[in-house]
Amino acid sequence: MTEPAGNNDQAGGMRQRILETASSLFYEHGVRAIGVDLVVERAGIAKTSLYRHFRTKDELVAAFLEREDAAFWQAWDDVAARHRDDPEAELLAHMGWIAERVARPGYRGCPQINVAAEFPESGHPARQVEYEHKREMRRRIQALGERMQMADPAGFSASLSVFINGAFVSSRVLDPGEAKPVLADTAAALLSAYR
Amino acid sequence: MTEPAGNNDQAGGMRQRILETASSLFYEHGVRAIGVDLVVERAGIAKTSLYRHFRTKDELVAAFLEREDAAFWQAWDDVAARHRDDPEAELLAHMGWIAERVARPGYRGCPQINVAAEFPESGHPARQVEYEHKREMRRRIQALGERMQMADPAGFSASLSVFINGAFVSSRVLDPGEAKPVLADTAAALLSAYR
DNA sequence: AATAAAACAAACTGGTCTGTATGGTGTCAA
DNA sequence: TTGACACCATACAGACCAGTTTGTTTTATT
Repeated sequence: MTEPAGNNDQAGGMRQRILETASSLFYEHGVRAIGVDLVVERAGIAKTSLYRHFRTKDELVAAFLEREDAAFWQAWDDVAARHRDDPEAELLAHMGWIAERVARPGYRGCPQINVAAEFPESGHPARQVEYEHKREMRRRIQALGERMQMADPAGFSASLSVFINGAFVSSRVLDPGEAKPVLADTAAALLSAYR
Repeated sequence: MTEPAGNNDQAGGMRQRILETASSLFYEHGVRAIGVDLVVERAGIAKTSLYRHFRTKDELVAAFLEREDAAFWQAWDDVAARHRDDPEAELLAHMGWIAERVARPGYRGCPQINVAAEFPESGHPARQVEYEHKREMRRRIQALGERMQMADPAGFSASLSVFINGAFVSSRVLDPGEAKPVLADTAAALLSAYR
């Protein structure tokens, strides 16, 4: 089986290097604040190389969100794997690592929400990624509610996923040690209300 | 008493006209997407006039958030005035108008949160406005919790204001009729949990 | 060794951005 | 009437933007 492109190993590494550099710059400073020239310089590559792997900057932004999406669900799955048989414990564990994450020093909010704020046009390629990411959150929490045999798992999921989105954007107004108890207490309150 | 500036009446109207035009453009398309030239054109004024009333674009952005802040608390106070003697009814009424607002067709999220996403540098003049706005939300909800003689009004306020911020950024992932029951039910759940 | 893909550097296109400078017009007050 | 000031229109400075073009060098496969 001959490879379609000349050098797959290096080519994949190149794409990933560009994406990693762009991702950290985009996340830290915002997408519109970072020009492709800076990405090129910081990645130590030629501009032509960037545009071979990504048709436009908008596609690079969408790839950034896809990367963040994958990393987020990876973290989620890692925690879920430690609570295979107890959906309530799993849910509380999720609140724990999310609280820990939003309280971290360099935390700058949810990349999906930030990009959505920067690009109001719903036709932007990154907006589709953001939409699916948020939908997936609702689906996963609803599945947990179903496994807990709640009467209204959809309502529970809507409420809790809205709250989690709130945690992502409220980190600056929450005092450092506050995130953890607030997330835990609210989850407990919603659990008992929707039980 | 001589007026410090030549023509106060017109000058105030001019500033407000610029600010109104800029506000709707900023809110609809994002701040970084709107150049001062476009604001000038749409306001039907000269660029020199804009820069006489606002030192820089950043100050115009801060004024935009101050305007939105004032309008938001005006709406809040209007509702509060109709429930002077019943803090629980007032709180549920707030959930009502907020739900109605985020479900409106042209709703693009909370301007404070959107600007915060566009300008990560915490030194930006608009970020101070955003910070105070979010703090004020916590203060007001805590005051309601205190009037309800809750044991932990600060915890209640933290939880509910995080949730409200979540509602602001989740409007796109909520189905049209969903916002109202989700906000009402969650508020009820938190009320009974923190009672 | 030959071929092809992919990387490099650097200039360039055509446009946008914030902010300033210039000069002219209308209005109000001393 | 004279001066101060707000306003207008236009042009400009200097930087940055996304994306293309050109031509050379590296790298990998055949």
